[in-house]
Amino acid sequence: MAFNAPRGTADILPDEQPHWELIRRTAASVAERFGYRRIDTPAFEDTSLFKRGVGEETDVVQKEMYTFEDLGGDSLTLRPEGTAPVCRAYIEHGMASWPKPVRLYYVEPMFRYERPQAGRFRQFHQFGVEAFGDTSPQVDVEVIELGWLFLRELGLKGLSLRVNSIGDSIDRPRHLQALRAYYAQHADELPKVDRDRLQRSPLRLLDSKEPESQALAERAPRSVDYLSDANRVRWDQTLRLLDSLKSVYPEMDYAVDHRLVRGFDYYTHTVFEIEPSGAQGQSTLLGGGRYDGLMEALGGQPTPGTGFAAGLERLVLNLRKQTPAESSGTGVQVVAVALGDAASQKVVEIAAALRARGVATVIAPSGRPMRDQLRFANSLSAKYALIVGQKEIERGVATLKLMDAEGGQSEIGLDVHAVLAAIGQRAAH
RNA sequence: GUGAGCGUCGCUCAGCGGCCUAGGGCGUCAGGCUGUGAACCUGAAGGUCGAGGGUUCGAAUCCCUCCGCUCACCCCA
Repeated sequence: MAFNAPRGTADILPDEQPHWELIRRTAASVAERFGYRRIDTPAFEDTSLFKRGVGEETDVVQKEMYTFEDLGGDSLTLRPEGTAPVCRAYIEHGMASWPKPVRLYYVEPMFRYERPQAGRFRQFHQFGVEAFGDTSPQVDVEVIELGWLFLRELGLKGLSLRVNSIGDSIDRPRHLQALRAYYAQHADELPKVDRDRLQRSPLRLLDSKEPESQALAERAPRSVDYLSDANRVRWDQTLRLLDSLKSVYPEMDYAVDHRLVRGFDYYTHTVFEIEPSGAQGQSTLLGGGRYDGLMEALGGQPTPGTGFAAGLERLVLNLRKQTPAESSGTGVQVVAVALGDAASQKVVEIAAALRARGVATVIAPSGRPMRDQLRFANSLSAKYALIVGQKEIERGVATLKLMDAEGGQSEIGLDVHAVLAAIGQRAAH
């Protein structure tokens, strides 16, 4: 019997790595440009961290967590999201005493027990940023700007940004109540799926895919109409700050989406999502918002926070759409070809010296005809073949062959320095 | 958890009005060239046709069950 990667997981093979490396490098580069510093947290945490952080009633906690008991009897859970663990680390390491805001980012795998489909996996990767200790809308907008620049530097085109404000812990229940009342009046117009949903989470009716519900959602009570005066001002400031970004990012044509709601309980005030415009299904590339009550819920000092998470698999999917078939070479510069035992010994020495000086060098399988060894060099798309045979050993030279269409070759000295000089490579040390 | 589509060499596909001793392309390996690659030519290896059961003289082809994958819903990155 053969083994397969577990459902919803995937091997990332060498040919796909360039996309991943580009994403990881861009993430770090952009985050650090904004003053964010990297943090890594464990792949699993106390189960109760997520129950309290994400919310007992959310789908993620209810049915999507990889929870297990370890041999000591502790209940642990593979992290389904990154914000709660970072908050835990913030509290645990006394970051409250760091200069505010504390800016952190992470690139790590997440785990959710879901049925896989396009853009959704059981093990997936997120790039996330979190900024703690600053309530100003400026930081919300900074985080949005960071996300936008990140996607732009990846070369993704045709993105749309949607924003909304869902208010604070006082505004939200009022809005929710109004929403319930509204939908109660129109319950008979709802499809059955959504009538069930009305009980569980009325907010979800807003982004329902049922046509009847969408029509109703158009006229449903809007969260922004239930903001307190102060929060209303805050929201207006947020939008004005977003407008000021447009001089740098003319393509950033954001839209206020009153139906934008998010899946975790901890969100407050500003929430946002970025997706390819016109996309359907599991298409959100990056989503986040403010979460001012979370730190307190996890037992820390009241500390405001704001951030986002981006799904790396979905980014790869979109990158592949834009730039298909990226055949990546091996990056090997020199393949050393030896003919005979004496030559083999010399070639091992020269190859070692080349590598020690930073030149990617592979020795062709020994003991095979030169033709095979050159075929091997070609299959690695190496730039040069360094040929050492009996003739070369006797005369104390090596043959360096350029593996291009012409395949021209020249005779050089039988030592590293001659090779380095010939391939124009500056020694690393 | 619900629904739909699909499972044929490593990859990508043909064959699916039953007879196939299951093919092609790519890749791999070997030879053409025992010291010169990629091109080209020749050849080889590689498949219990997802698994099990049924119909039939005969099944990759028809039927059933299961498993897996994919897509969609729920929900989310």
